[in-house]
Amino acid sequence: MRPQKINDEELIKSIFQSIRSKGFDGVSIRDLEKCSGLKKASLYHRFPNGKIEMTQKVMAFVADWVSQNILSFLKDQNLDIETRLDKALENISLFYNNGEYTCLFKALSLENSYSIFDKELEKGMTNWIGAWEQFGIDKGLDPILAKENAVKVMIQIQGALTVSKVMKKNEVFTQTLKNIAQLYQL
Amino acid sequence: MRPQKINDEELIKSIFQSIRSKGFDGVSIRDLEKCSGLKKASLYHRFPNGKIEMTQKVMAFVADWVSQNILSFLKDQNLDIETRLDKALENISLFYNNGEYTCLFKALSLENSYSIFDKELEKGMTNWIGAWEQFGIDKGLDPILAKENAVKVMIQIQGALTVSKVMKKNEVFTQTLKNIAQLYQL
DNA sequence: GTCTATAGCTAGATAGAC
DNA sequence: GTCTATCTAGCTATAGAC
Repeated sequence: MRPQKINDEELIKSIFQSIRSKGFDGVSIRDLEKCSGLKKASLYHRFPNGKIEMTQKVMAFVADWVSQNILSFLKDQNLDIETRLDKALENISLFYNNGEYTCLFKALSLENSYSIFDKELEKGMTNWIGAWEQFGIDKGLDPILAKENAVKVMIQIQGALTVSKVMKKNEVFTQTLKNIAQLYQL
Repeated sequence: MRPQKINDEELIKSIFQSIRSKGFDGVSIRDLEKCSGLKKASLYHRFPNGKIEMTQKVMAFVADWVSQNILSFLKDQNLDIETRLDKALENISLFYNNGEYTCLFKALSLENSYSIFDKELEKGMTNWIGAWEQFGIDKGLDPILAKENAVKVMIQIQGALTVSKVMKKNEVFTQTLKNIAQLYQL
């Protein structure tokens, strides 16, 4: 047993960055060798089921990170309501690097890979929407409106990522986060 | 010279459906053989520069269709303002099959293919935004607000496509189109 | 213009040395 | 645990017959 060149978390993080930017079909094992610093065979040693397993581990890591750093703030009834929103938006901005990074929902929802990952993607997005819904309710919104708003927020985040990428304007994303804040100011 | 099995427009349309759903990296020549009914060599005869040329021709076709069937209505000052919006939304719904189909902006904006197509994508999205902006101005909005709204509409369409796909709920897309209509009712 | 056949390459994946 | 070397399948692309 030689020493690990890179620990599990750092390995997953580097693979995550490649998958999110190139998508499942677009990323190759060669790409993952480069970004991780490990050779093919080492990657297969760490993830016996190959690219699919790597992607699943990435999804689990991301779900966990998002849950702990974004959704938990939205749902935390021990914090005051303003802080909950501020912290969540702050970490969303961090997570997407102000709109420069793409999202797994986008990178993994094209046809080829979709069928393999659709259950997990749906579950992940349901969690996002649920957290915004809870936040809306705690903000005093009617439950129906809270749910509608939650979906609208999700749509705005996803849309802003695509638009800011295509238009090469990160301001589109930052402005959208401000608009989301305003949505809950009223 | 044998007769064409499939004419240029039908050929492009079938290739379009494969590219939009699988993305540039996800679609293979084998996929395109199946969806078009032509063999590899015939596809290369029609598009000597291969998959890149096919994608470029698809983008040109789509830009043209969108311009004629969506953006032209938004901009047409000879129609009454309600009809302009109704017609545009109707054909958007048709174009995306009520949110079931994806969008080239999404399918082609992942890292690998992006650098090849980014100029065209940006140009295409600029046209969309410009048309909504013009519509907003003719609707009586302040030019600044008209521009802001135009970007918001683009974000909502793109976001709704991702969300409705991941959540497997076309209603998300149809509802979003209604929300866009409302945005201009006020 | 379409086809079969094939070239040449790169992909994902594995075997076995250290 | 990591590596070099290798396998096989699939990919893009081309040559040449009809």
